[in-house]
Amino acid sequence: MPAPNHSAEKVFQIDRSQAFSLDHTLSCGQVFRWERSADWWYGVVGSTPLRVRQDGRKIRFSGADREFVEWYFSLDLNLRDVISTISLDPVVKDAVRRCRGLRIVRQQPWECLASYIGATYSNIPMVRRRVELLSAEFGEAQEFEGKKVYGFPPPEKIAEASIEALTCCKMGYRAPYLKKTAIKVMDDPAWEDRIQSLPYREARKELQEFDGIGKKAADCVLLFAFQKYESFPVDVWIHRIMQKNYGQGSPGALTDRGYEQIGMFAREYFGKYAGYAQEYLYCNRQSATGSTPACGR
DNA sequence: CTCCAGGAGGGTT
DNA sequence: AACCCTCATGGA
Repeated sequence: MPAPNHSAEKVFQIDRSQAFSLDHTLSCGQVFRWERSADWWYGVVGSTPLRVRQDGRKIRFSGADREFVEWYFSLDLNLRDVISTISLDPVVKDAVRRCRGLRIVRQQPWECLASYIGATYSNIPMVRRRVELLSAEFGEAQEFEGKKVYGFPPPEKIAEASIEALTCCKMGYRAPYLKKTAIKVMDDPAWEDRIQSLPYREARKELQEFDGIGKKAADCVLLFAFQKYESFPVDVWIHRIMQKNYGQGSPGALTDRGYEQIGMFAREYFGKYAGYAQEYLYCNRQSATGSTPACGR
């Protein structure tokens, strides 16, 4: 990972052959600490505050160096190739068309792990609130662009926090899960390298050893923090979409077997970039299900 | 009031 | 394995 480097506003051009949409990437629900204000997106990645804006092929940013920004937004990935392998039917094609340029970012593993503990049985605005509260309470305060911002708290800060303090951050019954997971992470600093080196299936099994991390959250962490693109997280929205359009999953509520079955189908059907198909389908969930969820922006 | 949201853990068959 | 049940929180 390139070291973040605070400096003045910078700019670079995205290659003409590469698709990228900052808006779709940051508003699709994969990240919780980005907010759009006028033409700028403000966010904190781990302990690094950033702001980014896109004007066509031009990316303007400050708070880090170019290498970090390109790495974070996965601009090294050939998105056109990915899209061509998953665009197999009108459903995905429509999702890709509506969410053109969406990329899966490279989240910080610990931040991603902790955030998705707070994402279970909840909705995106609530998750964003929880993560913000945790950061304000236990993260390091910094000054950025004239505003006070907070880094995501390192595992030590969460590990030594009281359950009451975590509950005050609206963690609810997840508070003890988060604390236990923070302690486990501190106890096992090699966890990131181990997960990264393991194949998808075993990596997911390892992640599920963390308290508060089940199949779905583990799949999200593998996809958003470890670039294991065969991961296919199934939440209630994806379940609905897969039932309606592909006849997959369990009728009614999502069962354990239904979850596995959808994942198997998706990996076989979409291939090794099944996770990208999932993100496009999720991003397009409102039109795919005929509902109007709170869409992150 | 009820129902739902990027589910997971624990217990009982 | 396959089903229960409960968990905290806010918005619609």
